[in-house]
Amino acid sequence: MRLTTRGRYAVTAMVDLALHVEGKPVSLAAIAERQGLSQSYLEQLFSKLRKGGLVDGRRGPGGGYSFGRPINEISVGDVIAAVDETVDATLCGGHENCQGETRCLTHNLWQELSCQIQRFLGEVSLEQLATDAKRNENLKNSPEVISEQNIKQVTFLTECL
Amino acid sequence: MRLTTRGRYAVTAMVDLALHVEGKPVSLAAIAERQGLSQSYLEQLFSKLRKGGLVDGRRGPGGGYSFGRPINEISVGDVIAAVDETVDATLCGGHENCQGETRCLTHNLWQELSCQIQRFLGEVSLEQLATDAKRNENLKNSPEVISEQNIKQVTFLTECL
DNA sequence: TAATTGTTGACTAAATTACTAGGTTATAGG
DNA sequence: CCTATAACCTAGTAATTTAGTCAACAATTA
Repeated sequence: MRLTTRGRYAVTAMVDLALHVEGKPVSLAAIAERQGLSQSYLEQLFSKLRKGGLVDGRRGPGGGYSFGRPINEISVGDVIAAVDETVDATLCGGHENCQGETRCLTHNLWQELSCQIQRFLGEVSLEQLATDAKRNENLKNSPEVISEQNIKQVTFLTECL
Repeated sequence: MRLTTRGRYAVTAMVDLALHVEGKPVSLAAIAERQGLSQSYLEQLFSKLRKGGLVDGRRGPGGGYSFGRPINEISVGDVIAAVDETVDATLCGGHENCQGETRCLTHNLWQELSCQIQRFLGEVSLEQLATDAKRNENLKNSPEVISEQNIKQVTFLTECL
């Protein structure tokens, strides 16, 4: 499990996609300009996202990317895993070089921990993030409008400061 | 927030320390040998851990490292934050280059998310990990011995597969 | 005083990140 | 059919980070 700015780029782009797909696919050029990212770099990331089945690409004029499955079934963990592709079978993956039981012990320990993190990231969906983003935008325009169904999202964001 | 093998090194070393401090401090040479890590590299990591107040160094023969505070008050997040020191105020940290509201929007979004992750990592203590490690070791020697007070730890580990 | 251990700094090969450049396909609209 | 538009693919690359090595110095114990 790796967690760097590369993952952030991917998540940011995917949220932007979620905010702008409505029937028609969204081009990388549009995402790149809105988010101030490099288009070519995004192409590389989306290549991996596509291979992971998270998005579908459509060529030609009016083409772009759309989601490969419902956004409530795409987690942040999915996105990060897709662009990082760390198969990560580091050290004694059942092999030879596992001298000393302690070594294997703490190795397992970390494996469990990173598994927990992945589990956590797997519980936050793009839909959640997109909803939060929309809510924030609405707050800017009319701060007093907070619908009941958004209370949960508000809690999700504000409990962390 | 960054999460790489460097953090794993630090956590592994800290768990090893937790398993072997009993009155007397533990030398990096011992940790390095048991865990198969580079001693010089550990020196750099422990330099940061010391500056973060997580460990105390004691020179001379019989010297080594001990904890700066009780291990139930040291979280995995603390350890990773100490060695990674990513102040990470990337992009528009209230500054100029925040054109377009969307940019700032998703940026905030990610900030909240990484905050959540940090929160999660802050809830796993070294004491927990050390207890798990001991339990695993005991299981190897006598698999049938599972005390009641370890049931919780067992759940922590096994719910993730 | 000698051995031991932490502490610090400078340096480095290898890998990774975050790009750029330039090409090739596929496709919708005219 | 032509052309513009996009995805798609490959290669390269400067800057940064990782994961170390090496050497010197400082404190402390026997």
